[in-house]
Amino acid sequence: MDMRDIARIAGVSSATVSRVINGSNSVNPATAEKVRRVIEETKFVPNGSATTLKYGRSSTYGLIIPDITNPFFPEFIRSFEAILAKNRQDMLMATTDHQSTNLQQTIQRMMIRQVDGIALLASEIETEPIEALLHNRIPLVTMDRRVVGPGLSDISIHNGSGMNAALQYLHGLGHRRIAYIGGSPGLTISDHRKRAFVKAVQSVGLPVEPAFLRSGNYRIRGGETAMTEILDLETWPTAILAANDLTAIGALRVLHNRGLAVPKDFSIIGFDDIELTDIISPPLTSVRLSRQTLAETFVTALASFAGERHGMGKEFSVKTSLVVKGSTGPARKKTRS
Amino acid sequence: MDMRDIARIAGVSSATVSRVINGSNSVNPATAEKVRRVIEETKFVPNGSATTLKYGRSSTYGLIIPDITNPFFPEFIRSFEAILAKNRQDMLMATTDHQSTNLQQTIQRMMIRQVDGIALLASEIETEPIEALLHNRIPLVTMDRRVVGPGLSDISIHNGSGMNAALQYLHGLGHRRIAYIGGSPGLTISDHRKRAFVKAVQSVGLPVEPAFLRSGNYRIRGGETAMTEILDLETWPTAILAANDLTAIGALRVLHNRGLAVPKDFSIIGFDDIELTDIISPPLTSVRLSRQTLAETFVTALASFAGERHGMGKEFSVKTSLVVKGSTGPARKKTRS
DNA sequence: CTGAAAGCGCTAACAC
DNA sequence: GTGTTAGCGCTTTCAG
Repeated sequence: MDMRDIARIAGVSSATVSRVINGSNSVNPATAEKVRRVIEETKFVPNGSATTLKYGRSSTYGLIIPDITNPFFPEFIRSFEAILAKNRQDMLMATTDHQSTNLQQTIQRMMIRQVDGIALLASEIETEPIEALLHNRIPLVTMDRRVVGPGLSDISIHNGSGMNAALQYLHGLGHRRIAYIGGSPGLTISDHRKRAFVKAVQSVGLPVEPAFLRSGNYRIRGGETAMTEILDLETWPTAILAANDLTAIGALRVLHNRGLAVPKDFSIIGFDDIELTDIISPPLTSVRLSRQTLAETFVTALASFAGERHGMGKEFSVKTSLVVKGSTGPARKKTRS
Repeated sequence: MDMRDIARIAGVSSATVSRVINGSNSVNPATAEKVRRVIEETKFVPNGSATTLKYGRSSTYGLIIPDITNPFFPEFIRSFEAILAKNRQDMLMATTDHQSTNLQQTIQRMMIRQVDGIALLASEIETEPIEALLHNRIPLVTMDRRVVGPGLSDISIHNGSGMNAALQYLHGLGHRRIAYIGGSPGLTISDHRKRAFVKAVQSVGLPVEPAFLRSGNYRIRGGETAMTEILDLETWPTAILAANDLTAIGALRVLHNRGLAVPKDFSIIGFDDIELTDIISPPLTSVRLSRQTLAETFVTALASFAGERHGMGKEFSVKTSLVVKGSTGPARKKTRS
């Protein structure tokens, strides 16, 4: 069943059917109505691959994320997909699970499918697959990589805004020893976030204690390990800031198990403000990174290549902000609990 | 850049290029090598829409889920996508957010993209979009709908296996008053699960107390509401079984807030055994429904239509099993706590 | 306002 | 072992 069949039944040409389907206004309303009725009756659905072949555009975008079990990503995906759906665009989704071979193949598959662009939230990015993309004029938008170029935009997370607010808030509560549990070492996004923390600490006039700068892996387990190490220190911090909420939750679990109270003994602040932060106890104070805003920015960035796929990319930015909940309070007085 | 360009550079015809790319063995190895080198040098990627147009098959499957923020689904998606990727197939994903207009449009879009089949995990399914699918010979695999037909398979969740184990286990711990917090009323999947509970209760020789059969909505909030209602009853149950883990977590939260202890005052059992059950306290005993197995079954079911898209569908089945963790223990003695 | 026809890039007969 | 070619279904000039 194709447009010619519809045309035959409706007694018109396939060109007219095409015009009706695409809402051309240069079709006689009566003719259009007749065609529409035939489409309805036959439940005809046009073949998108023909359109894609003809046009060179698929109205499909690729989305690549590192780890769908981190709740940040589902919340992002939902927004991203909703925006695309509104524009009658589709999403080809893939997970790298932190493996670069997967990334390579995934990008290849997406290129074959003629995606109109790729949103890449993964962090472990090698240059080779990216070059293949840009060479084939597939726009790419990355996160917090701080590199732009022809067909390549980036969305930087403005960690500073939320991080500064968090440190001012903690400082105001009397906290003077504040530790940080970062993300996976080596990823640019981890570096940026850590640097923002260090700057924020300095901006409230506190020293940066190297022993208080730990690394995690953006997962609960990493937060647990780092928190355990922190509790082995001679002098404890009074507050902990984590590179994401899962890390903070891991820290929280260790404190719970040791019989330490939050926020009485320790204040904890997460990052991202995922929904999970509201259902744990106490609800986690967190630096919010809006998934909705981030998704909108990604779509905007991708769409800006619609006219000229190889046009010069831009640096976009998304703000963060502090959301105070139950895991933070006045600093305890004692060096240890 | 297309196959003819590659052909020209390599000094062969486009048919040969096609053969090389598709691994035909009737190509002179030296020629093949030459072609491969040109492909490498030019970073050539074939245009999949042409192949799809030619073949009528896209190697792409649609996945439709109701709510990506329920952690069950990301875990499922990860497995589903990994299996497809291994077969060099792609996934077009969409969320309905429980809205049937979304479902209608989503299915339409997927049909346009020439998907080779759709995995539909949403529950609020109307017949109209399904008819359009089957009319256009797009295979459909549903979950726990218990309806099959030409081009239509179903995967039923064998709730009984896990549910019976759960009840025998609770009964063995001395529980005699066991409540159930179901899913959203009206969905077939909710009905099946509730019925499995009732049967399991009867099979251990206990009466079914109507006041102990409540409804939720598969979310934390629904579990909270239902648990609150249960605590308003004259006589309390000693154990609660929930239709999914989020519901159980909601119940747990209410008990926590009321100062009631789990498992001392109440035993709680969830359903699905999502990863979240291990990070809450106490870890939630749950009836496990393996996402990996479910995903494998979906792919198998879809693949079985590969030869004949309109062949007769089958009823598949996935088992459930009890996973005992920390939220269950001996029944308390008192009627109320 | 409508139709005829070329061509998007690939594959699979079929011919050599 | 390799090339030629028709055609998948759609859109879009160009004619009328």
